[in-house]
Amino acid sequence: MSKYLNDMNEIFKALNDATRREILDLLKEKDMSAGEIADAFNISKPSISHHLDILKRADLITSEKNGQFIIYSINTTIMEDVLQWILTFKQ
Amino acid sequence: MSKYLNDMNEIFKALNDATRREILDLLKEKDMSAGEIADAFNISKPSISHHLDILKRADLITSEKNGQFIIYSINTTIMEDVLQWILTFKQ
DNA sequence: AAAGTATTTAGATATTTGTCTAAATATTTA
DNA sequence: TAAATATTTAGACAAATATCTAAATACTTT
Repeated sequence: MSKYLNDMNEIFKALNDATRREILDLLKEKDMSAGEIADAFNISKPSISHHLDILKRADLITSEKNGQFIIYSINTTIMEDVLQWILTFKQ
Repeated sequence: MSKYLNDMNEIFKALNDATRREILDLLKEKDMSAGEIADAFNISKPSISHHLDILKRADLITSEKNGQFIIYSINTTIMEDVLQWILTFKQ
């Protein structure tokens, strides 16, 4: 668990888009290359690349170069920050 | 707990603003009138009214007229939806 | 080294968003 | 009922956002 909460602005900004939330849903199942992710949407590759960049800046995903591919993975530890934020509203 | 998840688009849209999240923080402590809420920010009353409208559309707050005042309250049951959404990412 | 594949960067554009001031509506008080 | 108070609605505008096409970069294969 993170000692200091990550920038909630960046996190909520990243989550405020249905396409980006769908990307997280995909990565929840398995790591995927940028191309594989783009193939799952009717959106251009540059647009998906931009969404991936926003998710990455929020630390919601990580990327690793593997040859000519870039493999994206979900970073669930950031979800813990959102969870903690929400729990401040319980009771 | 809600049987059907509320419109996550509206919820995340509402949460994607620092002022609106601060309003929720205020209402977490106690119910407040629109004017009291506005006084807590260096933002015009119409702008705060607009933020309250967005929070209300997301069901994150409720309002009740009391004479010439409109009293706003937090609706924490919607946070349960966000909680459930986040939990889909755990493990 | 040239061609092909994977991805991002750059630049443009239409839409959405947050803010403001001015005006309208609703309630209370003198 | 007129004046004061509380809040919202309307309309304008600048900034942010999501998208696109075209071009650039990086790696692999022949």
